[in-house]
Amino acid sequence: MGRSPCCEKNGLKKGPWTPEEDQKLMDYIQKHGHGSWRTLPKNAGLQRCGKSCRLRWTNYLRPDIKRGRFSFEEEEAIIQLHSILGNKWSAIAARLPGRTDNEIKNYWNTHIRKRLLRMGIDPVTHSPRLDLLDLSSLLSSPLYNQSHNLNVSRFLGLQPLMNPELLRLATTLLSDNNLDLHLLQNLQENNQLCNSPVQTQFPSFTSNSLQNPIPGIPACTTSTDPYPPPLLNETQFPSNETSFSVWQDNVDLPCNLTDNLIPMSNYSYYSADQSLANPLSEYSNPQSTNQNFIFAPVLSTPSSPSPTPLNSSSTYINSSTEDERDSNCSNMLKFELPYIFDVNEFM
DNA sequence: AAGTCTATCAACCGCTATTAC
DNA sequence: AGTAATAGCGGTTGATAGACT
Repeated sequence: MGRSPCCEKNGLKKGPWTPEEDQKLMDYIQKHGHGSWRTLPKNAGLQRCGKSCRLRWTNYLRPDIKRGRFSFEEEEAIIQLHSILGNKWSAIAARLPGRTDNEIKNYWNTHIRKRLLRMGIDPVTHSPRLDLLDLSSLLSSPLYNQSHNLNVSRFLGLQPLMNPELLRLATTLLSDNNLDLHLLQNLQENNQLCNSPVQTQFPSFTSNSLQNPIPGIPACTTSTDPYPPPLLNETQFPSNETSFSVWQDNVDLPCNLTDNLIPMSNYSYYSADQSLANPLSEYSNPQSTNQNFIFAPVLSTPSSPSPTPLNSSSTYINSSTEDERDSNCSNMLKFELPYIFDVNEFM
């Protein structure tokens, strides 16, 4: 393994390709195929490394590459695929004919990611951002003052919306008797708070609503069962421990997995847990990754009244401004995976 | 008109996965 | 089975064009 020797500094040219170089590369590949990328530059008369040639060919010169602005259908597909695959750009590109992984990656980083952030959506988890919540007002509330043995997630009723890291931070801070509210206020000030669409788009819900968020949808279950058992009700929660061990250790699937699901609309769920939102992510704990479970909530549900097909053009008008795309984007996030996405392909 | 800022995207870097021996 | 070569991937950088002051 290790680095490819072709990347060594051996006088090979770097930087932008000239039309002459492009022509040489295209001519050679059309005649001989690319064969071994390592030997190609020498055979083609190019002062480039094989890696550079491969990149130029796959990202720019390949005849089947579609150039130009991404359509709404493509953008919709990217968002949907990214919610399942994470930053697996090549896997996403494989499902968008004519688009390269590099192009999709660039488009994501320069357009879609920014738009999601503006909407208060975490582009990594595709869930609302905790940093839009007001921590200091939370801490000054009477509920907090009643008990220091606070189960923060229960208190908030917002566990499904939370970033585990921030939950952990909040737990640590709240469990500290010397808690400095100023510290939290500073934390909050650094969190770019804004008027969030989250409140209306993703209303918080109680454990009761989570217990059976959609009639007819079975509750979740552990990794050995297709669905987990019903959630504990309020009185069943351990009184003097937080539920954050689920996030911290994450050795087994949380028993209350429905906490990780956000109903994104009246017919689909969304995972708030990064490891669930991005099941193929290398960061997800393999032990906690039950493939059957992970995709079940993300996929179409029986209660779905009107699936939105990937290629549907009726969903969005052909607007072109960023604001219009923002608006359309919020709809995209309420997606339901169309049947043409066979999730087994991603496994 | 000139300078500065911002957005875009082609290309590179460094790493892992796969293949060949 | 072990090692080296190669292919491929994802993150990042830097050049450049266009917008803005």
